[in-house]
Amino acid sequence: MSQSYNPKVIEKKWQQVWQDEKAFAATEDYSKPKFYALVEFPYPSGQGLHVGHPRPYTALDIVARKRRMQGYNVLYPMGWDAFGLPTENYAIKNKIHPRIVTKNNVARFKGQLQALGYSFDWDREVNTTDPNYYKWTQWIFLKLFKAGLAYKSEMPINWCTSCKCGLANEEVVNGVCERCGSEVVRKVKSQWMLKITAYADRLIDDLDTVDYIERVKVSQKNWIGRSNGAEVEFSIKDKEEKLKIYTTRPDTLFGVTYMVVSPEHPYLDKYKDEIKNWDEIIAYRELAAKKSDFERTELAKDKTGVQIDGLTAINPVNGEEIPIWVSDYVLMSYGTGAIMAVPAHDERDWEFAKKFGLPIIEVIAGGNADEAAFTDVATGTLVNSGFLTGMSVADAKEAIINWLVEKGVGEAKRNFKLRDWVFSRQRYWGEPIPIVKCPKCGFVPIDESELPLELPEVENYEPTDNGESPIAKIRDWVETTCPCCGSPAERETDTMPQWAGSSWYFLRYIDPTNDEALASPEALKYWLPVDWYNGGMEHTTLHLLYSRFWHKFLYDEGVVPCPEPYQKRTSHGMILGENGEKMSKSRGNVVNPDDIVNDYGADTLRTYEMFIGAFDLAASWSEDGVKGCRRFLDRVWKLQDIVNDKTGYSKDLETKIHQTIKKVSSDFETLKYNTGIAAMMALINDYYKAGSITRDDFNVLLVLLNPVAPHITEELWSIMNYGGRVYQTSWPEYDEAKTVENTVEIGIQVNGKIRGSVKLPKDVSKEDAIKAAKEVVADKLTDNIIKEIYVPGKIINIVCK
RNA sequence: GCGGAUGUGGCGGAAUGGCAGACGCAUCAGACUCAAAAUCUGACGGGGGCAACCUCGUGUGGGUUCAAGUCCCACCAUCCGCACCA
Repeated sequence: MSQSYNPKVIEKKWQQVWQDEKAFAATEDYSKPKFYALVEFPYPSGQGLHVGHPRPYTALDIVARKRRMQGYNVLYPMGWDAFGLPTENYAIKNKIHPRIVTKNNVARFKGQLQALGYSFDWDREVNTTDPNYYKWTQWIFLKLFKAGLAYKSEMPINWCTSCKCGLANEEVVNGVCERCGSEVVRKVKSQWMLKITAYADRLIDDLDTVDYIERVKVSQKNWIGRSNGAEVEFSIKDKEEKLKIYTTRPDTLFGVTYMVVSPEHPYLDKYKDEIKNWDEIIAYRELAAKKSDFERTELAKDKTGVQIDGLTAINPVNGEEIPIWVSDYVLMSYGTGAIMAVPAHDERDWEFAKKFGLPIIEVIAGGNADEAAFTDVATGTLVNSGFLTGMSVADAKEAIINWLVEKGVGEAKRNFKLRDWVFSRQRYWGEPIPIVKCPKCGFVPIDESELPLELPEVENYEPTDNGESPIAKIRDWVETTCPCCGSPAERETDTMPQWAGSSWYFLRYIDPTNDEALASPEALKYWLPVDWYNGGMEHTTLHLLYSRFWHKFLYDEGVVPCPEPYQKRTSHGMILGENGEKMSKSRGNVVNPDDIVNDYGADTLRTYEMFIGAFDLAASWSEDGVKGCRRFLDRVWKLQDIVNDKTGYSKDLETKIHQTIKKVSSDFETLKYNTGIAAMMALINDYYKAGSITRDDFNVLLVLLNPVAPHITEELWSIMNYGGRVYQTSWPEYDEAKTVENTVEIGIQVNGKIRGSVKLPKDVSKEDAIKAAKEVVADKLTDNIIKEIYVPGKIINIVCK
């Protein structure tokens, strides 16, 4: 009898062996086919690993281990996204330097990950807070600056009242801070911005060249929000200046009955003296400014506004005079901050017109303007529209744009919802922005040879109420000389957002200790693009978009060899608590992976997280489910007792084994880990039924199971004296011909209902099959047989009246 | 409102248009045990029948097909994004 399965002992043992043998190091052998598997590196928080982390890590570990056995040179690295606010806040509260906090957290995370037996190449570990790493983050920033893609701008930003820090648009969720949930207000500040909008078109168009799951592509497209329309200039009565608007429906120009400018529109101040109801306008503007963005959208249904008394616009297509209103349903930040209103064919304009009694002119037939705006662009025909009358919407769009261009009052224009990336943070624990502010020369980049520009030592990291970074108080760091003219100057004191370091980390894994470049061109050429990148859906419009932007920029600069960083992107579902709710301390449903490893073993945790359900859907934790997976591994362990000394597959098990190899091989590549494991469970059930199995029956199971449960399989391999290690062996092949049973049981239907079944040789002829079937269901048939259907190996259907 | 996803036993979940419920959990019965746990064996969608068997059944209502959980149309519910983007 075998000894009992003791994961505590064998897991530590094999983790040590793999480390000593450098089992999973990616090599510099560029002649081999490569496979770069990537998972999002964690933020090493003080809470330690969450049971959500192992789900994606195990999934790609399975793929990585399988690919190694298939002869690939595999790069599967891990590192730390360690800059960021929680660490800094913890440091402030406990008076410990963030560097120390980070170091401790990383040590804990690393220990936890190693206890799970991942095949990460730990020699390539990176840490975004390491000066040798952020040297290159700063280097990329300098490149962006020199290319004109980093600029400083005085603009209203999202200010988190609790973090005392500016946020990117992507970090504001429902008007509150994504991280801490506190209110976000608008604050005008001078901020570093990155011109991601310059890449908007390419960020959409190149999605066609990569293999991302559809919902990621859709989210990115929606976030970038490209729309095609036209800019049109309306003249203002008795004024030189024109009022420019953006519209996606230039075809409805004859239906314009009024115009609207946003409360922040510069024309208001400009024509201050001529606006007769200026007091009213100012009052409205102040009211609008007081509303947070959140309120402005929450109260969306209820339109407000004031007509400007003293300014009148003229419709360029028919010369009609139309009133101009101010309303906060028009945003200064999109298009031109002014619109033409066509209430008959736009819901918002329709509501506004109804509320203020403005005229509604139908220019597209098909709707009822008394009841609702008619917005269907596919079916309508133009009416009341001069030379456009009778055209389809599509034709009218083209015709009117041509007309606008001809008359010089408009042109085709595409717009994006995407805004430039607010890149400044007024906090300590981030990469310093390597720029010097010179009174004479303006913003001057520091010389590349000065990199890394290291963070100064600070006594007190408290954020300041005036919105300045804590670094600003370190005068001997701030005060410097201008790299350009040598005059006294000051360093930029804002730091970069957490998204900076994570925008390019996958490049550094390729060549993590290079001092000359962020990575060598040869290595980049070999390893890029990442073959398979898995990460959370919550990063779709943040990290994933930002890193694609940086990568495209580096491609334009000739630093990287391909325009897209990730060939394939998949996403895992969340792991929820036993009660189906998100795990959180306050709900008291948090599961600690350490406890599971302790009580059941790492292999059980890995197996369970893969077996829990469809990989891309959310799944609820179940301690009973964990037990079931441990039971499975116990049964695998005890198989050693029924192994005989024969070789080759057992005759009765051969078909099943070939079927299982086929199923597991494909399921591991297609995120169907749960059914792959189920197939192995079914296989060992058959092994036990057989009572005795050969050395090869057992051997093949160990190889198939190894990527999921590497420790137990390695131990059994060693016990059985198969020679070498499982990780060094080859992935098993299957013979397609042997995946089919010689005799198959075929269901028999009469008029589409199952009435029986019959066992037949797999290559039986249709005639023989039907004949055999008729005997089985003879009493259910009539003489009038209309149709006989035989699907080989599947079903027989006899249709009769 | 727009976009995306999901809906199958008591539960997690399987099913290239071809015998719905694989695999696992829970439950029940039996074996082992003084006993319990562990382990092993068996049963396990609903209704009817002693039984062979019959019948209903994949959110709802229609449709296509010899055959629909799967395809088409129209709904309902839940979850997740986005949300006055002109």
